[in-house]
Amino acid sequence: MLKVDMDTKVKFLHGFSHKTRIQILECIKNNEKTVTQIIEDIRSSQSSISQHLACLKGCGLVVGRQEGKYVYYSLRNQKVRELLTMFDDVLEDVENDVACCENHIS
Amino acid sequence: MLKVDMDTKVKFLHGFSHKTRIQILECIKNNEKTVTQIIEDIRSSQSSISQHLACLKGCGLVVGRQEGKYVYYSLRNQKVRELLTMFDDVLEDVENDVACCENHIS
DNA sequence: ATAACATATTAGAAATACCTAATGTGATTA
DNA sequence: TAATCACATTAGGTATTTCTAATATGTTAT
Repeated sequence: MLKVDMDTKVKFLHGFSHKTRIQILECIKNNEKTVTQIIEDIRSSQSSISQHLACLKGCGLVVGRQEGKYVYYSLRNQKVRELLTMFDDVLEDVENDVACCENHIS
Repeated sequence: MLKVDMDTKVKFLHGFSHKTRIQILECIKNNEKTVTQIIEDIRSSQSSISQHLACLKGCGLVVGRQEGKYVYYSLRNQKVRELLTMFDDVLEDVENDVACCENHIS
């Protein structure tokens, strides 16, 4: 197991730190989708979705492939998919305690 | 597999969205530590560490137990530990691409 | 009881992230 | 080639998060 650079890890995990981004990840978890499809699925603006997709790409979580005028986004690889599954797994356990806490850091 | 509430998931994942919090999690990954020990390990102020610990507790990632005047913090459970390990695992794969991306969403 | 230690909390300033609105770019269709 | 469609980018206002500095709380030792 190689040592992973901390700043890289911070950047990577930043990808999961916003509701819209999490929704995007779940939305494309099982099959790739175009930006338009993602916009339809998630209730948010084109610009916002596009910016979050750029973020997710930068974080290394998703990849996009262009096909004609469409861009198809999908999870980067199987491991990212497993990670998303694992979140649900861990959360089943944690759910009750998290639910009753209302504040972030401040 | 139960369905996990989205807002709960967002709150949970928020725990991983700051360098100091990630450092704390790694710092206590293998054994519980007092706040003072954590402060010594991570270069940050007492107040900041304490606030981040409260955040992590609220996110359901860590638990604290008081013993005399000390409070020992540790990961909530084995699954959270596995999650941290999995981050490293996924990152080995992603590292190069993340490293060459400099911006967050903006 | 007083002092010292460990930790938590608060308030407000500073930094960062996010959204909206507008514009830009590249591909396809007419 | 002009128009349209799909998507990306930018700028700047707004909201949220984080840090610092100060103070509070609870525990142990003197």
